[in-house]
Amino acid sequence: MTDHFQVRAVDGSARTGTLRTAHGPVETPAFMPVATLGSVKALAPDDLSSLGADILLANAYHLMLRPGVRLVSDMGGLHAFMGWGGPILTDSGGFQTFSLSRLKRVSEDGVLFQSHLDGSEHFLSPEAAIEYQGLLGADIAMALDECAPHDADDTRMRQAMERTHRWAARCRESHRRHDQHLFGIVQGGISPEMRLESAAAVTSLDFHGYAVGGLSVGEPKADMYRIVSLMGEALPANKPRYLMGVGSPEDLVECIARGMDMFDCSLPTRVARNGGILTRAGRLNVVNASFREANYPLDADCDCYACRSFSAAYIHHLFRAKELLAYRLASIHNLRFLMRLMEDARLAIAEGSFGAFRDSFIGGYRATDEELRRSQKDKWLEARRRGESQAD
RNA sequence: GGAGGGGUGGGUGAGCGGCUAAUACCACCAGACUGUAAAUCUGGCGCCCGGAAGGGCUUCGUAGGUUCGAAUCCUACCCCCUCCA
Repeated sequence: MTDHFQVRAVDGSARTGTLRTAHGPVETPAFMPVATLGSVKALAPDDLSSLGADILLANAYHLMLRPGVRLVSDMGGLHAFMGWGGPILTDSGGFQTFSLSRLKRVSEDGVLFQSHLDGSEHFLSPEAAIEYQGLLGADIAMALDECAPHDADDTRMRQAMERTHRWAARCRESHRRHDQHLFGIVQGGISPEMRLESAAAVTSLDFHGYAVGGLSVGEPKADMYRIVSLMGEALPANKPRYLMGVGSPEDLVECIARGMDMFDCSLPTRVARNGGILTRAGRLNVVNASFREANYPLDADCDCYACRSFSAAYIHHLFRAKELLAYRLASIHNLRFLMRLMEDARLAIAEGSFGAFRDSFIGGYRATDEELRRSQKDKWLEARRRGESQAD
């Protein structure tokens, strides 16, 4: 169970390698576009192949509610159903114990959900999560975890973490498919002690890979980076390390630097559907009036279909008119941007120049004009507040 | 010619004596979004000063009037629509 992941080069804590799956290899560091309901919103599988996506992420919880995992299985599995021949990782539904917390009740046995679609009740146990992901035919299945809010007190955080460990063991125990990898998930909030304890507990179960969950859920960025660094050291070097739910371009670079290999995030596609455009210089909003007459591509450095074929003014117009093509073009661009970021990172690691790559990227990825203006305003206000408090 | 209805902020359209610088929607100007209940959500949107709180000024076809107070009541005028001739 150790030959599926090959690390080709290491540069500092950053690594590059290949993860083999039943539906093909995944070059790491890898970003996985999110296809929660079996579709990357606004995109077709052809779009995803064209922009260089290796692997997609789908969600067993959501697919369980609609259309049902049994149906997907009867239709030939998720790959056939959604027309995607490459690797698929499915999330177990653990995150939904956090994001849909109003609709759930957690017990030792599993999670009782009330469907957000029709109010019906559904039970997700560790065994069921594995069974469902097996029926879906995922190349990589995730253990069922409990993701606690970042500001939960130590008692609650520990409770969720320990339950995650017991569930991990049950997932591992019930996992049968030999053509499917199974990843365990580390929890423990922003406490280094709990994180190390969790990493030890989960790695003892010998999964095909290890995920860091429960981060990027509202905690301060410095705390997240500290925990990621710790995990980059604590998790086994010969297994892929997957940081769940990250992220933004700068987080991706920073977390690759800290030893993470795989990422997923809804941010690039969600932001795209609202006009947010990722570039090396920072994030732009094409919907803004300043793009009304922009007779040039969204991102001059980009080789994606949207940037090669259309002016920013046209895409601006599509957004204003709420034309569906807007969502597709912006999603293509943002995902291509991240795919290229991953390609560049892999190359830099292989060449041993990742440090320089990281400095250059972070240095260049500045806030947008508006954010810069706003932060200057905040500084001004802060200075003024200090002046007033001195005057008192 | 007769009868009736109506003119409100960029648009549609509420309000019909003080709580109204004026509901709502759209448009417009920005912001947010990190294992997707999101093609969503939030703020702003007469003018001037202010970071804000707040203050000042000018608004509901036009001109007068009644009233402590009017987009809201009265009078005249201008314009629009419907029906009957």
